[in-house]
Amino acid sequence: MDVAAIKRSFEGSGLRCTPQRYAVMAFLMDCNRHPTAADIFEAVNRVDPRSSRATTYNNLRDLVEAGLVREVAVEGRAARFDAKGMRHHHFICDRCGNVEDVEWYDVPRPRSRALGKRVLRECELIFRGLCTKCAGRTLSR
Amino acid sequence: MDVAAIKRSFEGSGLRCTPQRYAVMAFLMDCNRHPTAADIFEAVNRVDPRSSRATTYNNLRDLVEAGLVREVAVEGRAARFDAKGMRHHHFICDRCGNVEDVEWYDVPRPRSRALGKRVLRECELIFRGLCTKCAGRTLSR
DNA sequence: TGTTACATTAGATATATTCCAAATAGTTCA
DNA sequence: TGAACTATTTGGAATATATCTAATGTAACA
Repeated sequence: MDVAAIKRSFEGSGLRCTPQRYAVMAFLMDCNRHPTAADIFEAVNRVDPRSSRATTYNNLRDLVEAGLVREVAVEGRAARFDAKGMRHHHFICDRCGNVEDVEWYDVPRPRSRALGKRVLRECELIFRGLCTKCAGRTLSR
Repeated sequence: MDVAAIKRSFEGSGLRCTPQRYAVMAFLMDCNRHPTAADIFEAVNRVDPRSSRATTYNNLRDLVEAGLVREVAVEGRAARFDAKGMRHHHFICDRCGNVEDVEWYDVPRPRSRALGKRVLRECELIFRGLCTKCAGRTLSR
């Protein structure tokens, strides 16, 4: 995990590198799951309590706005976050709500006529179904 | 708006056709926006108050489970719903959170190796950026 | 016609997130 | 350096969204 790289990415976005903000980013970067804000809050404070709930949310908002972190909304559950490292798509489990990465591949864009005057920032592909764990559990009933 | 068609689709899913459930479905079907649960609750009760908040949520859940209605989660805002009529993709505005339909086109599925043992139910393509209204507003500053 | 499963209700409760106003820390530059 | 400015953090209150509960009502059908 590259301390300097995180600092640089913060500076590039006009964000100060505070201990709290750094902790959120560092946790997201070496976390291969897709934690909720509550997970992140807990993880950051596990070693030495030093970030409030509001700050965790503030920093997540800042990082999402800066384009360093992605937020994934899940129906009826808390939002999930991940550091935007390698590009990837998402798989969301119908049953347990877990979010998993799916290998990236290019998605054809819509015809420009279909978008009209809208300004397109990004395309996101979401797969839905049962994750490996839940699929196994369903079969065994 | 076809009363019999709605009744049939309910029966096909083992759902009773109650006045409250029917009202939710009918509203969604002739509504070209993507209302929130609160919008739906209000609309159903506008003429003659006759559905509680809990019932509205219950019915939305049932209809989503039956595959008749789609739920779209939006970051930091209430979920949106739409009747599954013609297939379409979704455009979500970064600024105002509105959800709009985008003309359907086929999306290539991931390689089966990338999915492993997961069971794929559907692929969903989400576009993000600024809607026509918000794009205009941004330029005029 | 009585039993059972399905639905509805109002209000309480749970969960997730944002707001607020005061305190703190970092930056700038005279 | 240090005054002035700006960004950040903080705990707790407030809000928004969604679900649960327990009582009651309604339809289906054996």
